[in-house]
Amino acid sequence: MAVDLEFSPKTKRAAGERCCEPVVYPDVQREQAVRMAAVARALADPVRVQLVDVLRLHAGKVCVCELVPLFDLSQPTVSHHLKVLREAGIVGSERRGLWAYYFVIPGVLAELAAWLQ
Amino acid sequence: MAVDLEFSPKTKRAAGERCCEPVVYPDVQREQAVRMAAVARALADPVRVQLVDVLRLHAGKVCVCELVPLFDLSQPTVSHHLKVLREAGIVGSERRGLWAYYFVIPGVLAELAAWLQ
DNA sequence: ACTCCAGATCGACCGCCATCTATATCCGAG
DNA sequence: CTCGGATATAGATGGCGGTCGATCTGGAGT
Repeated sequence: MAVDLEFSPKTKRAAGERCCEPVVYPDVQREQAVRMAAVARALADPVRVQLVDVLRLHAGKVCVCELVPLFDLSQPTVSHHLKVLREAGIVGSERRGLWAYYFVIPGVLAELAAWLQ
Repeated sequence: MAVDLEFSPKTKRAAGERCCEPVVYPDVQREQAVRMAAVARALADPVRVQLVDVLRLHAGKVCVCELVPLFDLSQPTVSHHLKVLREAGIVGSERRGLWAYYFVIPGVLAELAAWLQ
């Protein structure tokens, strides 16, 4: 990304004749944008937003068997959404006996939250 | 969503023998989750994150001809990303003569930002 | 050891998304 | 009114994502 650029190639406009202000650049760099986009993608589904919401309210105390009936979805689908959140680093899981408990990992959402402000 | 549920059907566990705390519910309702997920989906691409970032830094002063060379993408692709952001309500556009200027609509990101906190 | 159950994984299906090239639209200049 | 340049749209294509049913895994209780 972030190419050479002078101004639009094939343009006969001379320097100073730009359509707008001097050249602009993003403040966030490519890598940071990639990280934040990954977190945003993980939250790009209403089910996952609600999952994160539930887990934030009951951190470490919710097992999957209680999450599944909250949605009109099959158990494998809910499990899939939890996996997406886990792979994005947003939640973690712990197995206690038969059951699996999920919790929000604090701080992973922070970068995106800070940038959005 | 938010089904009846007693506890897991087919389970012989009696009341009180739940695997965890009493039934939990998300705090954000379905509609709110859908809205926030839509915003998140619009931000689920590094290019769009950087576009929003540039526009926030130079609100109303950036024309498309200046955005395109920031990325290794064709002009139609950048135009497509801007359209996605526009349809999500995150940015607006104004045509001045030959050029189109984009700007961030303040407040649309606010709901998501507030929830993330 | 056998069985049952919670949860994860697999494979398939289908729709959506990012990207490109080609083309259309729109506007200002001459 | 025609020409050229700046954006937008259209159409095609390849890949990713959400969902399901079926199956695998592993811990508990008998």
